Amino acid sequence: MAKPKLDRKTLLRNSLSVFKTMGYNGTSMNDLAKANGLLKGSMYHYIESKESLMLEVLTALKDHYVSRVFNKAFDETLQPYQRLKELALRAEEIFVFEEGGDFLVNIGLETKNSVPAFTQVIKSFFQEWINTMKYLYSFVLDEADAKEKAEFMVAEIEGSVLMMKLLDDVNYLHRTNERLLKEYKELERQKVYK
Amino acid sequence: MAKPKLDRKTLLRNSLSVFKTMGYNGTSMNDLAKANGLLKGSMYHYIESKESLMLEVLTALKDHYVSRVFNKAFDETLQPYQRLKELALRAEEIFVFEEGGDFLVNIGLETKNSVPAFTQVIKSFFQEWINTMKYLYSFVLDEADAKEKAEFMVAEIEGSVLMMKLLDDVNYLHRTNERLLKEYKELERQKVYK
DNA sequence: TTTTATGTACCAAACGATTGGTAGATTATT
DNA sequence: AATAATCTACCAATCGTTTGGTACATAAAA
Repeated sequence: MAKPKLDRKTLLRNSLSVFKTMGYNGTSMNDLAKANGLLKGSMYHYIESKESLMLEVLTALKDHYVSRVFNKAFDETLQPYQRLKELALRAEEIFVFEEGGDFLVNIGLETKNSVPAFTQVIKSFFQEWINTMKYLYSFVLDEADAKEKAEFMVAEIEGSVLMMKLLDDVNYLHRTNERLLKEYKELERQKVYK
Repeated sequence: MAKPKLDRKTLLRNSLSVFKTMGYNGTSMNDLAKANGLLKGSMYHYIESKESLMLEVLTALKDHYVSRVFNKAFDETLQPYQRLKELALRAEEIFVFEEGGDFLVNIGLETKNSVPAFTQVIKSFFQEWINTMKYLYSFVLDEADAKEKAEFMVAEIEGSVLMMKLLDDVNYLHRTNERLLKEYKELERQKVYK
């Protein structure tokens, strides 16, 4: 058996970086092959199709967020506020430096009417995120308010990331995070005084 | 035939509706021709290239928003709060029913690294929107705060539209608008008591 | 230990289909 | 007859995918 040039993780990471800058339809198999140091045809030793590759990339990314980022919200060694802070910090890293956070949104919008399989994964990512935030807000708000707050918090962060990208203003997300953290602290204070 | 089948406006509207559902790279000249009741070759009687067509669509859309929607903010026959309300209402119509509002975002993200000409138009749309909002907030906030508020308001609305689309939840934007309007009223009240 | 067999990894080339775009003939209107 | 709009036919290039064949590392057989 010949040694493979690539392990699965490298393949996915290389492919992600291409998809990220060119989008789904904008990326050709040739582009992907080049990024992986292969010829176009050889790619099909690793994958079944372009679509299945993208689906795997999306799924891996989603799973990564859920298990490595969102899980911070349930770390009982920390106070709720500290957990939120950790999450915000990680989000900033992801969106600003790794530039990988809005990827799911971009692809979701681009392929909404053409590849339902993508939409499903992306949708579940946001549901997970919202649920995570809802849990954290449940410490300072009642059920219904926590849900609403969580939904808008995610929308707000996504909106900030979006404007950050479109207007090339890196500070957008940071300021949003600061605002959300301050607000949370205020909610905690109100809760205590009740 | 001396008479063209299409006037410019119809051409742009038909093309927009295709670009909207399939994106830029996902739309072929054949798709565009079909939507306009023409064969592919005939399209080139109207346009120079696919890219120039899209650019015209984007520009027309942007100009429409600026002259027909954003200008409400400067309608001196109305109180500032009423102007904001008008804007919010129009925004809801546009984003929910015409489904045309997030188009600029979608295309902006899809082509960010490949077609700079698009990016420029889209960027200027958001700058105009932010400036419009900044003007309205300047009635109840000082210069710096108005600017910040305007930036986040636009991000918030865009985020809501985004989540609305990705999660198929039509209420998102409406609730965001209600929240923003209530907040504005509160800011007005605070201003008066100062 | 050497030989043989097997399966993996990859390349080079080509597949049919589709891409954005062009040229020239045809049609309809003035 | 002149003009403008449209169709038909085609181009070169690229698309995602499949092919036939080769290099090579391992496993089994001698």
